[in-house]
Amino acid sequence: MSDLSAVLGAISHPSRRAILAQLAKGPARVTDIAAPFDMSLNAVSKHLKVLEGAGLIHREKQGRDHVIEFRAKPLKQVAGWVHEYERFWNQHLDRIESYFIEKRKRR
Amino acid sequence: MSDLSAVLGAISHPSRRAILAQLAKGPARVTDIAAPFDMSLNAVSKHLKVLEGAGLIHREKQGRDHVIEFRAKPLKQVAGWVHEYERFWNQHLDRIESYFIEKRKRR
DNA sequence: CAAACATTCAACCTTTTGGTTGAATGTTTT
DNA sequence: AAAACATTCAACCAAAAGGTTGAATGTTTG
Repeated sequence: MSDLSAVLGAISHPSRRAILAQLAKGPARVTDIAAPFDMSLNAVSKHLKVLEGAGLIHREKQGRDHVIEFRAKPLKQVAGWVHEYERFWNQHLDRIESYFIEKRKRR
Repeated sequence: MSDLSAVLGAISHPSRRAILAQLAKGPARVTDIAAPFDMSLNAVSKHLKVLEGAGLIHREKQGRDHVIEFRAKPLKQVAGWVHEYERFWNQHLDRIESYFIEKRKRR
């Protein structure tokens, strides 16, 4: 049920992007995920909850450990949204800026 | 100088995505941008400032009007970031979920 | 020049976010 | 069974986000 706003909100935080980057190398426990950060374990736990809410990670309890794995699917939506605007970042000067270019000509 | 966190933060809000969608059709004044929204003009003005801060719009004063145009370039960075994870959303079951699959086999 | 218009600034309010610490819960190890 | 470990829950806090209203600023129009 990954909502685009939730996904974008989740990846807008650098620590959470860093967490995903780490998880892309393979599943890990919460403590291991937290290790590189200058932040309490609890803070990381909260970030993980945000990522989980966005569907970007999956959690499986294994004894006292929670094993976290990366789930990329929600990023498809992001790619899809951005894709809508891809044409603009080349076509830009031709089409969009024409307004201001015309305006300048008139002065 | 568009910072990825700022860009993602900017597009994480549905109203701001709606504003960009509208601007993709062509430049517009603040009042026109605000018209479709059930929100004060001031609120829209703030959203525009966020988008401007992320480099997603450009503003040109023209008399009493501010003409706003869409700038797509910062979205390149988003596309770039997402691209890093593209391989995962196909390869997913093969590579990432293998951990849990293996785990299940062992039970 | 007065009135209307377009926009922002400033102050305020509420909710959310990102963090902390301390306690609780459950699991493994010795 | 006790100790150590892994994680979350709960309460709290400061700062940021998203909105409001009212006043200020500058531009155009009648």
